[in-house]
Amino acid sequence: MRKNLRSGDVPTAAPTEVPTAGRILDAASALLVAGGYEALSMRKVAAVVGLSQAAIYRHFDDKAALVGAIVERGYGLLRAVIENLDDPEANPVDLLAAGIRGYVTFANENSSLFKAVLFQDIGPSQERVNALTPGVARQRKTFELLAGLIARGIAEGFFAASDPEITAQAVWAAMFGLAARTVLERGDEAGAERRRLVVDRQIEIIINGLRGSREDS
Amino acid sequence: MRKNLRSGDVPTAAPTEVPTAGRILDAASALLVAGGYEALSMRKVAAVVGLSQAAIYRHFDDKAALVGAIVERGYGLLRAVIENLDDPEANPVDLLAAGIRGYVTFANENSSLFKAVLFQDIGPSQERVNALTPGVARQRKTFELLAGLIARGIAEGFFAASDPEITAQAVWAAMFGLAARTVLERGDEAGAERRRLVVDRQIEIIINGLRGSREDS
DNA sequence: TCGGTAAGTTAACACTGTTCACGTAAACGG
DNA sequence: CCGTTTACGTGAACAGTGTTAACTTACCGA
Repeated sequence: MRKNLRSGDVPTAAPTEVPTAGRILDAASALLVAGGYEALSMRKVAAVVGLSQAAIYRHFDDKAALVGAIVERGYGLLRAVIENLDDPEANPVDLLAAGIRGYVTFANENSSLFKAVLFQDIGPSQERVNALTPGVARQRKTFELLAGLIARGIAEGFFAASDPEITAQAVWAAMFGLAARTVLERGDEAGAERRRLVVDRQIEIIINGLRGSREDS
Repeated sequence: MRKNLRSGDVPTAAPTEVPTAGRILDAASALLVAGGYEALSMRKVAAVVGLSQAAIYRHFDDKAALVGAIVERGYGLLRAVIENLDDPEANPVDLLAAGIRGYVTFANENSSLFKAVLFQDIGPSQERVNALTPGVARQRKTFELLAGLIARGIAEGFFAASDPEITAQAVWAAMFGLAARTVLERGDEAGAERRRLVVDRQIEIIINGLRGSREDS
């Protein structure tokens, strides 16, 4: 029962000064981006911020909690990228395509962050997974944006009828997999063009798939 | 330049006796399945097998190499599950649906193994990723099964024309994402039924999407 | 003024992956 | 037959890791 300061929510600080928790988060984030999860060590973070190792634990329960906070913040960034999915004027089909493309691009530009999202579910032992995964509150909001878009697409006749929540989850999974593969396989510079083709193709498949069953059974 | 005994290939042993490398692999695999990547420690492996810690390094370069061997073996198991995609009699559409379902089921039944596949690309530092990822030779074979199936589906008029390799990659990514999400989100027992629905829906979307563009543009 | 509490410290515990120097014991070539 | 090489195993150590306990400050409200 240490603290529940998992998200970036600082109790006492002058508004202009950067609070300690924020500085820790910045340093940890930088380390994570630079060298991945294993390069992020509590001691290094402490050294960068100028504190002793144990001080970190006054602000974050765990290494897992620290990574969780970084990821949470990452979802905030993602949301900013995805936010224009809300536009009720634009064509849902175009919006969806742009959204998927934006998601994949974001994952590639913030690849270490994205890997941390994966890692968060993998690194710590099984019990912790359940505690953390729903803890990423902003993910839910981002997801709801997608679900809303799909619901609208169905309502306006662009997509075939279906449960929007279920369909959104299926699309989200496909999108996620696409991002994961492009991030993980990035390395062979030659494959960059082919990866673009794969992204285009998957967007095509998804949109065609949502359009509907043509004379099914 | 220690050794290049990354895959399970033992030089000198009587055929009936279980070779040391194999026993190490078994013990490591069990630890990985039981408690995830972090629970797999070289010392524990050594203790289970009955060797000293350093002895492990006579058989595997690294922890990464050890995990790599486990993953390689996992792809062998997966291949056995997927192998009937080859059947040239069956309907490609049905085969594809069965394949996706089989993949997801496999991932859920061997979730720790599947997580290790993810982890392999995430855990070690960046440089190692490129060295390891293509090292998983069996993955390529499994993928080619899928690509072949899609090519046949196109040739027989079940799917719209497209580059089978690119399309297969897109489908693979979607499938991968689906498996990853169902594995990672597993924990709320209540969601089990909904996850099944999501799997069904994604199969529907993919197959509809492959069927083709209905009067596009 | 007196607590309580947030935030920091040092020191330690119990681990981790990995390497080094060393010892065998078997296998192979001359 | 002898010598050398090679595979396999050992104990000890190095340099880290996450995490905790006990202790010291400093502030803030009653």
